[in-house]
Order: sequence, then C-alpha cells, then structure tokens
Amino acid sequence: MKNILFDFISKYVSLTEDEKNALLSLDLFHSVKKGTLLLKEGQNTKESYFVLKGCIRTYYLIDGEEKTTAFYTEMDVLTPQCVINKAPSEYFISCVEDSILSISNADMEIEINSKFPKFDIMCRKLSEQLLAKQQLDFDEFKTSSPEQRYLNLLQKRPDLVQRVPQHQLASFLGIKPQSLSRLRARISEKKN
Amino acid sequence: MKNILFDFISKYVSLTEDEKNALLSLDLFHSVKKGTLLLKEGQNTKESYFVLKGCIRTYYLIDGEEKTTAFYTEMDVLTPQCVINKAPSEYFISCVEDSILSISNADMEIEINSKFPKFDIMCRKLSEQLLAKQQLDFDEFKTSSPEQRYLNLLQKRPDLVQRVPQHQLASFLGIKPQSLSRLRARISEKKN
DNA sequence: CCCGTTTCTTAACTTAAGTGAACGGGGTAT
DNA sequence: ATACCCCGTTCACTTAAGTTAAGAAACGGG
Repeated sequence: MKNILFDFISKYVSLTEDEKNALLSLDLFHSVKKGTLLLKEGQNTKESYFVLKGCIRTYYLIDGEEKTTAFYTEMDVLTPQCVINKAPSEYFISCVEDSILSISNADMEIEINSKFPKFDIMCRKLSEQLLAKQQLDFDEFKTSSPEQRYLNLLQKRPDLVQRVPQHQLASFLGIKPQSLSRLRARISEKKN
Repeated sequence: MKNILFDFISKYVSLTEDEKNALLSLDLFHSVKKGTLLLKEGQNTKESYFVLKGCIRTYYLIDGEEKTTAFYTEMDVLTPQCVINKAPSEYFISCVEDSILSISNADMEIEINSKFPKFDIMCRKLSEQLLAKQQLDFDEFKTSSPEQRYLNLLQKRPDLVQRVPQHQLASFLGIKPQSLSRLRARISEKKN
C-alpha cells in the first residue's frame, strides 16, 4: 500500500529514506467502509484525502437531491475547499466503495513542510497541475452535450461507468438518471 | 496603474520598496488593442497575463465555431495551460476590449522567485486559491440549468453581461446565442 | 456618409432533457 | 417465504435547447 503513495510522490519529487520514514511515522493509512460520510455540509475539517484504493465522491444536497460533482479514485487527491478557505463545507464527501485512504491534516502538513521543504515544492507542483487539469475538464464539460460527455467519460475513465451507481453518474454528467438511461439506449441503437 | 498591481499582490504578501522596484524594472505593462490575439491554438507561449484594465477571453475553435470558456477582467490572472504542461495550446486568447495587461514570462518569474522567495509564496497561495474558486465555479455550472447560470452571472459579474458580446456570453453559459436571447425574453416575461 | 459586416433578435420546427408514474429485478430485513 | 426498499429502465407528456432562416440594429472602414 505504501508503495502506491511513494510512486505517486515520486512523480513530483524524489524522497530519501529519511523522508519516507518521516511520512510513514505519521500513521496516514485508514480503511473506510462503503457509505461512510467523511465530511458533512456545514462541517469544517482540516483533512485531505489521497485515495490508495477504492472510490470517494463529493456531492451537494440541493432541494433534497444529491448532486454528485466529482469522483476520486486510485491516485487522486481531494483537498476539500473548506480546508483552503476555512469556511464550512458546502458539500458532502462520501465513500462509494470500501476504500483505503491516506488522510493527512493541515497541521501535520505544515510541520512536515517545515522539516522537509521538498514537500512544499511537491504541493505547489501538485496544485498547479490540478488547476490545469480542472480547467481542461471544465472546458470540456462546457463545450459538449450530455451525450458527448458520456462518450468522453467512457474513453477517459471507463472504470467509473462500471463501478459507480448510475444515478450518481447522471448528476456527475449534469443530467437526471432517466436521461442517462435514455441516452445510453440511444447510443446502443446507433451502433446497430 | 502600478498601484492596481501592488494592491493585488498585497492580498497575498507584503512587499518592500526594493521588491516593488525590482518588479517595476521588468517592463511588465502593455497596452493591447481590442481584437488582438494574444495566443493561438497550437502555439506555445511562456507568458502569463494579469489584467489591469479591460477584458480578455479564452476560446476553443470547434467545428468552425468559437466556444468561449472564460473571461478575465480587472485583477484576474490567466496562466495558459500550455505554460504549465508545455504542450501546444488547445485554445485561443483574445482581447475583448482595449486593455492594459501586465505580461510576465516563465523565465522572468523563475529569476524573480529565486531573488525574492516571497513571490514563490504568493504563487503558491494564488494557485491554491484559484483551484478552490475554479472548483466552486465548476460545481455551480454542473448543478444548474442554463437559465439559473445566467441569473447567477447577473448576480456575480453583472458587468460581464454588459461589456461582452452576447454570442460570447452564450457559449460561456454552454448554450447557443439564440437560446440566450430566448431565455432572456422568457425571464423578462416572468418579471411582468 | 455609405456600404458591408457583425451582432442580436424573432420565428417555426426538430431534438433532447425534465417530470411524474409505473414496472421489474436484486437485495435485505422481518 | 414474504414484504419492502432501492435502483435502473421505460413510457407519455412537458419544457427547453438546437437548428435553420430571415430581418433589424449597431459598428467600422473607406
């Protein structure tokens, strides 16, 4: 499990054994059961999540309806916006599958960053890269129809379509479950 | 003009006179005429843009159609994704109004950052904050209809609706110009 | 000032998504 | 085994966005 974490980090900086041990001493790894709520609307966590195995999602509760806005799977990092702006969270974070997460909190990070400046560099690279990726995702969403978005998802994250409930996928695509169902039927019509 | 820049920076770090002078010596300020293309699809710039006055936009050219994905106005920063991932740009950057921009390039930034670590701190805070903002914008877009998105825009950036051509606004909202026109008519119907 | 272009609006028609309701399969609890 | 609930699908109907076309208004250059 820890190798997944180190593999991920090595994409950004290289670590000495000392630094690796410092990380391991932090007791980061946690098993989380499917359905667990990691964060509720209105709460104010300091925790960030790195998915080693499994899947978690963020969703808003609007007019009694869950609106899923993101899925995080293996090698994805989720820093809730409430950690950054210190306001109460506007969304929920829930565990889609039984998962293993690396959970770090802001105080720990400050401590580690001051001991090992390397992590600071990694954080900066990471947030720059996430920003760029996020922007591309947003642009793609804006410039395509629900059907195109679904087809794109099939290309880019085919696993998601399999492992995630359809109604969560639907709101992730910005539509209702019935529309997703219809849209899928339409597509398989075309193929024949 | 330079006060706008310093006001902006002071939101993140405080500068000494030395640091301010170092910045000013870089010859950052440029006037740009409406319609100028700052970056074309396929090009590979190293420049970042800070809008002191005016408005610039990013757009994709898809099937011969312009799809506007973002507007940047006073106090906004635009670092093209091609600066970060070093691949050719997938979009255009164009000047919506006669504008005054602070244009910096990546090499300059590296030099300045090494002399004044303070700027490095600012960059990190900035990209973290942009990431959080971008995420909220994306979530809002996903969870609302075109009409809601237009009404939200009226609340949050009323100036944009005035100063930007309707067909650019439409694609920014993810719809066609005709639909925006109709949607506006629908709204003003409701009011009466 | 005029002409051509671009931009915005309106309209009629097509297509797709939203809505409300019903059905059936799979799982769970009693 | 039965009753229940959750989920995905389907259907009929409503509503809104896409498409095509046309005309009016605003803009810019010569």
